[in-house]
Amino acid sequence: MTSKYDRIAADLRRMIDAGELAPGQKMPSETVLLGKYNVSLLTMRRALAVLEASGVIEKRHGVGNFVRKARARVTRTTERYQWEKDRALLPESKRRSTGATERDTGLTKDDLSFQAHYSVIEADEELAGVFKAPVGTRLLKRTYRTETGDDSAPIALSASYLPYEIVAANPKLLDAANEPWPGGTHHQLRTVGVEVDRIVDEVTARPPFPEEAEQLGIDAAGVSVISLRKISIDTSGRVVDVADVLLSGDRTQLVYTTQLNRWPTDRPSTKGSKRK
Amino acid sequence: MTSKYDRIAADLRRMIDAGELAPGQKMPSETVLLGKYNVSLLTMRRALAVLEASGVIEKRHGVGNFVRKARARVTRTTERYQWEKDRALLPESKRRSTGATERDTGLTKDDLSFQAHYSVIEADEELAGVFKAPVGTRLLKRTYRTETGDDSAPIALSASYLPYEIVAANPKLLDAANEPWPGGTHHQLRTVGVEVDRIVDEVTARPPFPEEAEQLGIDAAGVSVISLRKISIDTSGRVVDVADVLLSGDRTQLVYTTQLNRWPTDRPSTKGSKRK
DNA sequence: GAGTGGTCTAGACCACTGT
DNA sequence: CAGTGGTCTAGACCACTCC
Repeated sequence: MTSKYDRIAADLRRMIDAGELAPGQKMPSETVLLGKYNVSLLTMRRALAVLEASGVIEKRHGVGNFVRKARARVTRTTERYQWEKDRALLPESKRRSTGATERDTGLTKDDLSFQAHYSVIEADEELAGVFKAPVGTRLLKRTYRTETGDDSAPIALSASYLPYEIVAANPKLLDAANEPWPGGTHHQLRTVGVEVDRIVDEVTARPPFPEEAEQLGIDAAGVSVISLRKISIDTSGRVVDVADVLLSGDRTQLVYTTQLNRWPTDRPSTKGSKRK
Repeated sequence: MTSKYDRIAADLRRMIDAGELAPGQKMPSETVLLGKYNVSLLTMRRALAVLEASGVIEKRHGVGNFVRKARARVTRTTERYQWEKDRALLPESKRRSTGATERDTGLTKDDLSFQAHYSVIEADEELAGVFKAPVGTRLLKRTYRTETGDDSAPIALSASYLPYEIVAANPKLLDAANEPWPGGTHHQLRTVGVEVDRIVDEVTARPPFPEEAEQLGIDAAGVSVISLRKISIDTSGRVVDVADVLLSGDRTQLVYTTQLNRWPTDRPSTKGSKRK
């Protein structure tokens, strides 16, 4: 036996899927629905809460409940990484022109606002493990917040950790006032003789913490975040950067391309130990 | 001004973070907490609902509320793809031994149960777009459900679409009774002369639909799913397989490694248009 | 059967948004 | 100010789990 609110939620959902309630459209007020389904206010609100939690509707205090529109997704591709690396070799004027975020969003630099904050911390157990360094190793922590100008909803929150001993060789790297640095992290590392060889992305998904939801501008509930840990490894095998990036799940799509090695060509393709 | 239930939720969360309530531990009963905070039952339950939605606690009807333990994550790496491809060249006995899921989980084949279902469908607009084929193109749809023997919670739900015209060349590929096919999809495609050149993964995150939550064995709320679309492209540039994989967010970690091209070595690494 | 969480009601009052 | 959603109470009754 399912509960009343579940049945009501399912019914409303069906109506939405069937297009009887279109995306962006305002739903009947709660008091109206309450009468239609003959339930108490709380039960009605519970049904709506279910829909909100699954991201189907959006509640706006004092205004109404609305069928949620799919939000435009920003695609973040792997090619971005090679592009970022190559950019570090360009002359400053070109490096200065655009960064990786602009490239992914298609927006120009003026459309984006950017905040950076630097501090020096000591590695806790978890970070030390990633860097394969002792606990307490000094790290330069940089936090960023990238947001689009018009939407005001941040695209990503991120924190990057660099081994202090490596970056301290260039004092300019320790000052947040030099952000956004033309040419990005690859160029920054280049000034201290570091070349990134490969990047490992670890991707997980989870519900956001309250503060995260707020910072990412996720007003409505029912949204997940993608937690991306990006680990940069240099040509000598050292971990030179660990970046934790938090992306709004319904606004982001990650794209990874894996190139596979070719099979040896010495035999025809139809073969195998079965049949024939 | 925050609400009572928000403050209570924050307080309980603090206690959990501080370790006053340990993971796996049973929380005080709702009636006890209700007295401690001097609120009505509904308010207390709302506070707990907040924690449940953020995945902090787990409610068990008739038993109690429990602090949630972090679930062990299964890591799914990109190297898997190359490994899967190479496996298609092995003799049948070796192909038969293990599949990719076993490799990722470290479990043996006997620990896993496996269900496959085949059908022929016509491409809708969305799938047709991915295949760059006309709407209505016939596709072989294969749905899979992989679960661990002991846990009974499925690891992944997936659906794979193959162009019917390509796979029909080998009638054995049209019969689900041949699953699990030794050597996997790469070997299946090999029997019809197809070699996969690269794989594009599109990753998004969202709250699960009710049925999905049930099928993935997500009893508690407060979990996200990772939606992964894996597109296989063959050596001639055709899309030969589109697989939609649904992974439980708190049990999965995706790992992607991106190898970067080296910078030209004709110049010393410390340089750039700035300083020195 | 005792103890726990799950559903539901009726009604009061507050807070936000728009005109 | 009217209309909307947000919070909260007190209390009833049901459903599940375990002893």
